[in-house]
Amino acid sequence: MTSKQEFIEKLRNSSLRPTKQRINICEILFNRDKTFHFTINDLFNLIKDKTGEKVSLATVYNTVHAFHKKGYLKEIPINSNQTYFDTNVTDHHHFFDVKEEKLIDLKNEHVGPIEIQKSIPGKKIKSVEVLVKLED
Amino acid sequence: MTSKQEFIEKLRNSSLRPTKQRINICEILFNRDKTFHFTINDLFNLIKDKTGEKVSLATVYNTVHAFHKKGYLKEIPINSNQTYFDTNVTDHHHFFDVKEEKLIDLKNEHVGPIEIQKSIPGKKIKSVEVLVKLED
DNA sequence: TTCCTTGTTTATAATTATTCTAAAGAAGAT
DNA sequence: ATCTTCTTTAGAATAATTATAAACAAGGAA
Repeated sequence: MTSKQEFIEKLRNSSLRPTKQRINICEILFNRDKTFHFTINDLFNLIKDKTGEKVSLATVYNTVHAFHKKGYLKEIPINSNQTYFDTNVTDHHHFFDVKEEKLIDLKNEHVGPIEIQKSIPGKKIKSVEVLVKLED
Repeated sequence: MTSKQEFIEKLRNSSLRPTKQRINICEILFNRDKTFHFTINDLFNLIKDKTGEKVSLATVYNTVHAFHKKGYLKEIPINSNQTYFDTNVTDHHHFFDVKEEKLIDLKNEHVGPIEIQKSIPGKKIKSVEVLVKLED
């Protein structure tokens, strides 16, 4: 169980002021065992449901983007009408269940090392991500 | 050089009526040597520029979606505010230059076989795609 | 504390990509 | 030609995201 105090420090360390709203969002995002995949809208609704306090949509966007920038969240590339984020920021891959519109983690060892045998002059690799689409 | 006649047949084979607009779009998309990565907006502007004829935006959406459905175009999963398509429908991967917002093909042999050593009950794999993000 | 500066939240407006709609037009078959 | 069906189109509708600017809260200094 992660304490509110830890979130406050986490925020301070990133020079983000620990506001009530941000702490609420931390509780929902980071106070859990398993990785969490979500859209802004999922999160927006969860905050209302779980904390009883309402946070404006703009703040949810601001906060998620701030956390993403600080490396606390990972954006997942799927072609969907909504952007997905992941609380697991380590290098890993995903299944995407197209029908259910649900993401499932794929551990690195379930994919094996990927060696990119081509390089683009003047550019370096930032990330390598595998997306496995699933159908019935 | 692919002829207009071939496009007409291609369209007929997919039970899409060969209209002037669709043929124009075919010329732009398929009458080229290298693979072509584009957004709907790119294509919309190209049609105006290259053919001199204007096609409504709705038709571009309709046609691209029809071609995608028929397997003549591939959708590429990137997190961007616009959806990207690719005229190369074979199984292959991509670099994405984040700064330039540009896609570059990655041949399968430059990535090597990817074996997904995990399965999800009741689901089968539809596609496996690697996205390599590039930075300066 | 109290004051001040700066960062944050908020409702709402603005923007942008995409889809929908309904009417006019073109293709294909008879 | 005529009829049916498919297609195009402009514009409206929708939905995700970003911008705006005023009210508010946090942190520091006096």
